[in-house]
Amino acid sequence: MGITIKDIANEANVSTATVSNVINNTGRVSSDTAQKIKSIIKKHDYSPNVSARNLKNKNSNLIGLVVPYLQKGELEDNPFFWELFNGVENGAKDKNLDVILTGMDSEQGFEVFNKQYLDGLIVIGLNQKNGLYEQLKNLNVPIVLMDSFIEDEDVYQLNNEDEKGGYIATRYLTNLGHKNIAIVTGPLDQNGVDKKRLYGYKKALKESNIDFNKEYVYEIGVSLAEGYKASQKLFAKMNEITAVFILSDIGAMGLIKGCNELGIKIPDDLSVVGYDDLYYSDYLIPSLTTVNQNIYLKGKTAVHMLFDQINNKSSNKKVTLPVELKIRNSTRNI
Amino acid sequence: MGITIKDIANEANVSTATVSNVINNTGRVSSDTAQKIKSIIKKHDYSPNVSARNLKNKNSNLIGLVVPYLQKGELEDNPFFWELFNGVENGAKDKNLDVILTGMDSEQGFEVFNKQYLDGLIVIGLNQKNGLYEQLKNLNVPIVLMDSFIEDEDVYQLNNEDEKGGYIATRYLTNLGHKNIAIVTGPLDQNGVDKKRLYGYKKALKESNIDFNKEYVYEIGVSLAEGYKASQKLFAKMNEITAVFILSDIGAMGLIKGCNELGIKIPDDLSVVGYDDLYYSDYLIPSLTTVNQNIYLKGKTAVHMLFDQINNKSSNKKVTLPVELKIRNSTRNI
DNA sequence: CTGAAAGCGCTTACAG
DNA sequence: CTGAAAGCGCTTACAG
Repeated sequence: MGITIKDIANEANVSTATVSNVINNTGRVSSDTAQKIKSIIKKHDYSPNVSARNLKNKNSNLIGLVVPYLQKGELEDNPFFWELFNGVENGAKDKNLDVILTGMDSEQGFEVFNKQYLDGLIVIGLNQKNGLYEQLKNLNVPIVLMDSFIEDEDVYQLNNEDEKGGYIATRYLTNLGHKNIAIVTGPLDQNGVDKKRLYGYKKALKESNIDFNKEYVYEIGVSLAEGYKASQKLFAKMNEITAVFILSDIGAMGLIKGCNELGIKIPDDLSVVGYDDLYYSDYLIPSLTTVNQNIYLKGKTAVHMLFDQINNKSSNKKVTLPVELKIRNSTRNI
Repeated sequence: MGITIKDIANEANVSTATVSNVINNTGRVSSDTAQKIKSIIKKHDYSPNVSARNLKNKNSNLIGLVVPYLQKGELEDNPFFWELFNGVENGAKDKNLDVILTGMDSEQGFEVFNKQYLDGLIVIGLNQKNGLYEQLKNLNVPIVLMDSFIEDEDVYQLNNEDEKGGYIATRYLTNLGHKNIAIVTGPLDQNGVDKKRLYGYKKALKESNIDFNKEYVYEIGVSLAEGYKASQKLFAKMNEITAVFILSDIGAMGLIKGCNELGIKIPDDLSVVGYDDLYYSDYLIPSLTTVNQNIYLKGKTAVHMLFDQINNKSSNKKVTLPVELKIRNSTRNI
């Protein structure tokens, strides 16, 4: 409020064009004039009106991070998103962008559909099924999909080596001598990360000549509460199962808690492997063996991809980030 | 890009003013005309250019949530902020605002100083000392301070009953028979929440005729890693101390982990009380007795206060939210 | 190197 | 009930 480019121009006895040129470092202004203008700008703590600038430049320097809603208006309780957001924030800072976070609702669609002024979107966990992708595409705004598996050559996609993640975790367990390994996943009807990880799981079993047992697949979700629930299901099979691979650390936390209440000792009675490697996974009791995906880096990378797209820089449209097994104390030799 | 209010006006054979009046529901348009215009808008999926609107209206519908940086560019690893942000998001949605998250750096000041286009700010944990508050005030933008203790009648402030929180937690421990109760806090040199909670702690001790022992105050911080470190300090005094009150749940998580490694059994050897009541505190092992502050509600309330301020609605400038003790299994009778 | 002027896409008195 | 016109605060060809 208050001071505008006009005021600065008046005080400096120049035109607004010249002031604008100084602000934008176009190099069209003599250094004397530029100096004078800069000092006046500083003196008044002037900064350009962003709306006016955006209107003219047809951009907003605002990007959206679209995360799934658990319930209407409630973001999922998973530190994963905070770490991701943190990475996105940091990447955005590099590029002078601001980040808006917005929820996604698989029924209502995206609030984001009313936010066409965003310069770009980073969308998590979008799958072909529900047609949301088509709607998104119609928005005609640069998009980076994360943890999504959309078959479209043109769209920018950032993933981790999810199949490998499933593989190395399971392989580690088979190497420890486990044969009856349960897996706890989210919905498998869509082509998401969990499905990929399940492939990896199957592949590792096969390599060890262990028959895939459908009954060991617990498709009950990987939230905190769902992990907890999973422990009760596992309890019924504790005469067979010696290890479980659950596809999120937050789920593993719930699972371990449930096991604790049921008297299932970890790793003595049951080895547990998680997925994500949250910043606190090392602090669980026992510390959690898990598949590390660098979430912070992931967020940052997504922004860089989006930025390149917005600015028509050529860059790789498909990026896959590595995963790595972190061996801790929730697993044991058998 | 592309379609503007002018296009809509042309197609409807009306002026842009009329279209604008329809969009903004001013009620100045006949319902016939309005209907026609609305259908054209819908047909083209038109939505007004936000920059143009903001320029005219002199607002942005964007607010900033300013959280402390742990390190340059790195938000603190505490689910607290995610829960808070979640509440803020939800409150913002009610008011048609978007939220930008930005870090605060006690040395560099705020990035936010370059973001004068924001309609308002919610700032966490600001204290008188470093002069940041004065700079913020000069921004001349509506502000709500959260968990801050600034002596200024005019500023909107949202707090919890921190002294009470410290009191009820400690009181609970003394009622269980504990006399030598350690407290783990963040920096006490500023007038922050930890100081208030410490007052409550002292008050409860006094009521039980327990002398305050300065050596039981561990001012080492309440992050995950700091809580872990605290366990080692406590270890040296395990012949005296029977309970510890640590001023965050994430810190408690670290502390419990450390105790576990040191062979300190909780609650058998040591009762632990946390603070915050994170969504997963019930899932720690043992489940954590803690002081609940409704973080989600807190975020939501902050937005409402900010909104009222932005719109010059009269509302209470000082709001204090209640706290409540959640008794779980990390504490025991002695 | 500098300035006059048009224009970005809206909203809002004002006139009719 | 509707429209012509000004103006929000910038940027950018264009002319000089």
